[in-house]
Amino acid sequence: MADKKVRTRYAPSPTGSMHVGNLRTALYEFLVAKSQGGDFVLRIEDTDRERYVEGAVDIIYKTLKEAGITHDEGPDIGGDHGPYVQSERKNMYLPYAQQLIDEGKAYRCFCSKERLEGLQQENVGGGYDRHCRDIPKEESDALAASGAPFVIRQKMPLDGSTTFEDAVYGSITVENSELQDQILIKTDGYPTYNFANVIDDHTMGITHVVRGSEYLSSTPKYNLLYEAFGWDIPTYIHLPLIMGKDEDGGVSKLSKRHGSTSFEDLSREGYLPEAIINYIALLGWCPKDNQEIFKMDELIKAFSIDGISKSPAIFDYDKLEWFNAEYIKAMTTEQFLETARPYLTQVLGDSGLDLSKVAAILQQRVTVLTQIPDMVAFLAEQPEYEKELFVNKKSKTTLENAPQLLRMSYDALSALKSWDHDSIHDCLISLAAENGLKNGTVMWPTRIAVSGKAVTPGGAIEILEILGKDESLARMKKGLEKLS
RNA sequence: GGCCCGGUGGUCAAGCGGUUAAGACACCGCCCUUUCACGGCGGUAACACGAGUUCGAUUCUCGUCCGGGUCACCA
Repeated sequence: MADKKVRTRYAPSPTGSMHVGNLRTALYEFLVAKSQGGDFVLRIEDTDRERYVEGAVDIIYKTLKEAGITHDEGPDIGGDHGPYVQSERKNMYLPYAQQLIDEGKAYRCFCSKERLEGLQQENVGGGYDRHCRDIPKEESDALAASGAPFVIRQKMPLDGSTTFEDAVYGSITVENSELQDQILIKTDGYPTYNFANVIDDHTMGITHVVRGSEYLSSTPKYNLLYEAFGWDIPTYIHLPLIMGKDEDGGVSKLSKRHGSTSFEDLSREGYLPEAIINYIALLGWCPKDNQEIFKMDELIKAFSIDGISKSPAIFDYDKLEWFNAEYIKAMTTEQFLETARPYLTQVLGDSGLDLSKVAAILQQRVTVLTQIPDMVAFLAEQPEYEKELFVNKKSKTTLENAPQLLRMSYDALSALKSWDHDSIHDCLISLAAENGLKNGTVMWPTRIAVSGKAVTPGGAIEILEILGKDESLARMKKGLEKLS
């Protein structure tokens, strides 16, 4: 028997920015398909007109593109199973619901919202009482014809149980008595998410349904729908949830209050798309060989469903930051310069400094792009500093010896004819050697004087070079005054 | 509360009856070094608990506890 081609789908609702949980689902959908040579479909689920956010669809396209998750079919590129936007498929659903009514597997429910709300108050958690389930066909038809508003509900079996197989969680059984007569078509004629999902997945030939484990308990309802139609049930792949740490130490589904949780936020905060993808790929999935750094094509090669874990994972910003730093360090110097340029120009825009030299000393120590302005601002304008900065035990510098050390260095440097890395280096190193001093003893006061900071990217030599001779000497002179 | 799922160091996690219980992040120490960082080396730290099955349980079963999810005309 030839296996059917694997088809997965990512079906987001256009309700705003893309949460990392959704991104991760999209990633896994993509990987499940691509690792098996299948197709990945994008479908927009916009049946909730109230929550629709203008521009949200574009954010989805943009995010997917930046993340390197490319779809084979979708609203923007078409395909053989369109349309790919649910609102454009609106009239596809009713006939299916009608079919179920005709077969006695579904019914119209004329109950008012008020009645349902009252019901909810009365029996806590009891749900709908199936009040309209047995309205005679003639009566139901007449009522509908008279224009009375109604929803269409599915008749759930009153007894027995439903079992389904999940590729990661295994076999799961739920008593049918737990299941409500779910609404298929809303009063406004739109299908509910659950119903549209099943119809769409089937008509689009989706073979593997990948989604968060919050859907685990509603999966029997899906199955019953597939069964009612006599359709093949897709392979279910439920993913462990991504959690966030609460203020009180507890954990819950990752959400806004845990910090930046959308791809946009993270990106704006200086995290690289590759790093974000790499990190979330490993949040809930582990490769056979424990590799950590993955390019997308390596991910596709290494991915397998049996590596997906069952337990929820807490989103760890520290680890993300580590991945980010790794990706930054792996860039070519040119790539890094371009990536860092917007942040560099924020504070060094009209300084006339050589940005490529600044970038060179930054690359090995930046972990998040947004740190850059603060790290290099001192190059444009020297900050105020306390003379105590000149004291450093390890370098053997004190307030007493700092003035003469700095003086020495100042004199030597001002006599320098060429101002480049090597000549500055040779000048300072030999100065230390001639005076029988540690390199650090000479370097420390110099670096402090030209930077005004205890911690700087790059050492004295790099900073001197970037600043240029005039500015360097001027700053050293000010340091001398401060010390006297 | 009912139902469903989960429970290996602070975090992500290997493990799938017999291991000195990997690795990574974080943390700590040492080295390198002109500071911090990078890099190198090393370290602290875990099988929730109780029964059972077994010659032997982190691995299998049950119970307890803990955590999470879900119970919409939202998706």
